[in-house]
Amino acid sequence: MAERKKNVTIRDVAKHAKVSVGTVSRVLAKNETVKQPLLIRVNQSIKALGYKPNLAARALRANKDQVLGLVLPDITNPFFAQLAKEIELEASRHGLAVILASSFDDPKKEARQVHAILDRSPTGIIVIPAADERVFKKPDHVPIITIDRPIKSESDGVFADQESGASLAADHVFELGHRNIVYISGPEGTLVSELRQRGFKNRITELCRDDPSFRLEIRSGLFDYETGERVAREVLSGDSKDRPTAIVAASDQQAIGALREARDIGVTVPSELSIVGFDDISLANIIVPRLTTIRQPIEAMATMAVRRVFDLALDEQELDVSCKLIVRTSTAPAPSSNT
Amino acid sequence: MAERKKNVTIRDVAKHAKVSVGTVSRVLAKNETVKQPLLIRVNQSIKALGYKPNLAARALRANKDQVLGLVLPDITNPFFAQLAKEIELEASRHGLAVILASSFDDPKKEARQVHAILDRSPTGIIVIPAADERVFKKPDHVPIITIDRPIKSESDGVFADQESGASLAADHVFELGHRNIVYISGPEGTLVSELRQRGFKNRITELCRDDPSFRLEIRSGLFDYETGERVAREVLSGDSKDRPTAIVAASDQQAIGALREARDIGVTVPSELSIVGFDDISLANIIVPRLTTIRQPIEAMATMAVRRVFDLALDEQELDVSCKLIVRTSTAPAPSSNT
DNA sequence: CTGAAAGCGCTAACAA
DNA sequence: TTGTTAGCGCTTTCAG
Repeated sequence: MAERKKNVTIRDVAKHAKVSVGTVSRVLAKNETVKQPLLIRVNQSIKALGYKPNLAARALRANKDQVLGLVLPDITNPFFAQLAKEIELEASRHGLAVILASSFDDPKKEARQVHAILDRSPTGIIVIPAADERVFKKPDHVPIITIDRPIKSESDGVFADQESGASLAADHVFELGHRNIVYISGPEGTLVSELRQRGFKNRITELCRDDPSFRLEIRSGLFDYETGERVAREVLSGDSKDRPTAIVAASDQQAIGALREARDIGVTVPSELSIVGFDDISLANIIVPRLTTIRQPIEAMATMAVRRVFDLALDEQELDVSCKLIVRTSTAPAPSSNT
Repeated sequence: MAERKKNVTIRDVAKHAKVSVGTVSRVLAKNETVKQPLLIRVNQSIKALGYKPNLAARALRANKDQVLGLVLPDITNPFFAQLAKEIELEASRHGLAVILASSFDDPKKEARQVHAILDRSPTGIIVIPAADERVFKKPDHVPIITIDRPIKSESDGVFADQESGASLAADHVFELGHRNIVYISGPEGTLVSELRQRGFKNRITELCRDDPSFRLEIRSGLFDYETGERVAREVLSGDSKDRPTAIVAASDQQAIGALREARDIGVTVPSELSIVGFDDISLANIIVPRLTTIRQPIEAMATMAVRRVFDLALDEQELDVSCKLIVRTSTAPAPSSNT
């Protein structure tokens, strides 16, 4: 006697409930046209048999799988991990499973990953782009939503207003009295870097227009720790008189790198040097001193991106995608100057 | 004229190549029994038409999807993120897409996620368990591999030899001359905690058997930063004479918390206090001072777990899943004692 | 309102 | 060696 555990199908349910498969299917689809008595019988049979719909069959039939693709540069980047977490949460609210794929900041790989997921006829794909240009052709029937990093010549996509976010950092250091400031920018030529840099630079320049002592130096590099360290080393090594009293970074990682280097050099944060980051990764609130930073509205972005897959853009006004200044202990009033 | 872009199917290819669908299918399956000329014709047609196999149809037919489930507590945990990254890498080498699902350390949610993925007839599921007990019933035809955290009464599963890993920490602090040591353990009653604690305790006790000045205190809590802070505060607050000269933690997070607290209290690491972590999350190499820690063989574990899905356990001997001591700058010789 | 039946695209068993 | 065909489980016309 083979103990073969046959999968219970819609037919088994139909037989058990003494109805046709069509009726069962309609019950499953919550089709209102099924009369009470049958509906009840069917639901009982479903429970009795422990019926589970076969997702592959559905996907085949519908030519669409209840799956959301998520392509990002690197899941070990804490900011992306947080985005991924929120996206998964929102996706599961909509009954979507999430397929994770990494591009490792390589546009070619990104394109491959997108196409590989496309082969699974997903409900949609969310992409954190590796580059400023779109590297995959837009498919007909699958929405591809870009998130976090703006794409050139693309009006849709979900991202925070990073330009005005960065201007918040300018307000903050200005109010604290800093006039000798170094800004660490991200990779030149990328839109994100440009946006953040512009937001900061324009505002601080505006604010300090009438202050002759105002100095702003801009250095750039990657968004990583090393860049923060490097720049801090360069700008802090000189005569302490000329040293900047604030470093504003385009990423938390850079800021943390700068923090670390400052400590190594013996420059005390925040009394001698204020440091501001960008993103508010969870690490920002763990290091000592805790990092003042610009928080991106990760959850709102995630929610919006997933909803956009369903064209649920309607209620987007409700979602606040503006950045917020989070003041912690890495910033303080500028040391009294001896001008 | 409807511009309907019909999906190109195996039938279209067959027609184009003037063969039967069976032949095309055989070519796709790399079945050797197809003769050269046909094989070439078919491949040309495939290219010419831009044919892509329909994965849903395959999944339905085979009752198995080329998908790997990955259920873990929280992707924002850097250690899990690194595991996830390596798992995805290895999975894609085997042609598997990865479905990511989070349990948030809730066994109930974990069970739900596992079952939800099971509904998709995956090739396998890899689980980083939230608890010591298995919370889902083992399905017949889908391998479920647990990884990282040992499960009670389960012999399979992939994890590093954490007990001997922890003993490495004992060797290290012993050699540095520390005799007054605090060990920060993980949650009591969990296997991981127990393993690591036992590994450390047994070895250090053994090494110091003949040393009357030897003192070991064990405190426990969660694996998080706060616990590290708390314990450090408790054990460092007393008379500096009695203070431990080394803190060994069951996780990097604890170690980092302790590091931070030590700094706040004014205890210098490593000259006055050595600190050792466990895991080697990337943060360990970023903080100041860089953390001496026990590195888990993340890549090897990931590779092994994925291979086990295919029963490729054969060549596992090749994979080194032992932990390694990574000496950085959070440990130093014990301050000369005044015995 | 419900049942019967076609067919989504693919693979594999069976025929030729 | 290649072709023909049944059917995986489901949804959705189309009849009744």
